[in-house]
Amino acid sequence: MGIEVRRKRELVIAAIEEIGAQGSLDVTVSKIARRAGVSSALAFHYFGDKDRLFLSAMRYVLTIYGAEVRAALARAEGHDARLRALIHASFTPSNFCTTAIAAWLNFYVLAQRSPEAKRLLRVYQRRLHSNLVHDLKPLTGAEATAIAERIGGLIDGLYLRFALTPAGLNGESATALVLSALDHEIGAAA
Amino acid sequence: MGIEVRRKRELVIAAIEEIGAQGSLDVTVSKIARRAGVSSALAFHYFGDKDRLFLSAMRYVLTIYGAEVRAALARAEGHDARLRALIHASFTPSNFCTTAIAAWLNFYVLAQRSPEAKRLLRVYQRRLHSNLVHDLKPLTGAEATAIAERIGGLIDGLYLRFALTPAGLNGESATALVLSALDHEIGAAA
DNA sequence: TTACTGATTGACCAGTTAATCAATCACTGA
DNA sequence: TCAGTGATTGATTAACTGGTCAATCAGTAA
Repeated sequence: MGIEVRRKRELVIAAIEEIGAQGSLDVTVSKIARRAGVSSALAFHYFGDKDRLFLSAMRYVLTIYGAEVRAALARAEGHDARLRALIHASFTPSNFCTTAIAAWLNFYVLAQRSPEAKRLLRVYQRRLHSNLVHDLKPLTGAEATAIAERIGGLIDGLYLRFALTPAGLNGESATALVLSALDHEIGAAA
Repeated sequence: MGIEVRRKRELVIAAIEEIGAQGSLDVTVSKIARRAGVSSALAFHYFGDKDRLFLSAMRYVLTIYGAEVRAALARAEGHDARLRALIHASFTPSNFCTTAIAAWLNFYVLAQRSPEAKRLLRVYQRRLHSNLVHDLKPLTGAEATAIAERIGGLIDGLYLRFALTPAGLNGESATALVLSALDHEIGAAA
């Protein structure tokens, strides 16, 4: 009987949508539950309290992103192709859309008061960094770490900018932008 | 009698500090007022409602930043020096500190529901962009716009990362990081 | 049938908070 | 002195919200 996991997933998705729609963590459990088609009491029954619902929503988003990245990397052959695949996967529609990004932004706010949220975001950052370094090192040697820092920072910055201007910035242009930066960095290191 | 402007400034600063301390916009007017040493009613007397107090706080932060940038640019001679000064000014302690950055992050959240907040942040982004392009163009020609996009994005990204890990990233290292990226971009365009 | 378990909810509560308002207080100009 | 004005506040309210709980419902194993 997978009713529990189904309800949980529905609530988590509703939470993400509600945060995205409202653009804020200042959403009520009742609104989330109503969006999921259940009562607020059920949300408490499954998650205990509001914060744990939020954290589950974060894990969900990060899991989606992680799966996307892993799949893209598995498909790519060679360091250069893997780097491009990694960057491309970071701006896939399922992640790089208004709802997900508005939620993403608010997870950074959540991380200001929730150590677990902070930990989760750090895991994301570290994984991105190590992925970049792994394929950068054979191409650029000692510079790899510094370059990864800059490329990773740029990716995060584009996420932030998308939160402000969804129009005028789509997945393709963002990908192209980061790829240019990568080319210049690799060129300079060669 | 500049009591009004003084009280307003005190309240605005208290708001920034409170947002920074709490790491969220979910702060009460009473707490802000108490931090400023007045009653909450006075905050409503001067600002009308909570959002207008927030917007004034935003304008204050952006004004400080703008003044810092203008002063740095006035001191610099030559395009290269001006670019370095601009980047350096972006990571000055008065802007690049936990309180200011936590507030900054939350202004992005505010922008999700307040058109005026969105407008203010866009003004900041456009000004940064045009400042970069202005001194990039003589050095890199047609590439200037694209490079400015990447450098601007990187700066924003470092702000976001600082919001997550204040330790392990200070003004100097952030400045150095962006300057390296700038060097590589200019080198590639030459 | 019967007993049991998990899913689900409506009603409720206690606490919080934005905003209001009538009432002082301090000062100034006439 | 006196009237007028803006600064300031304590008290209050109306609305909202996280969380609890007792009760019901649906399914299932014995």
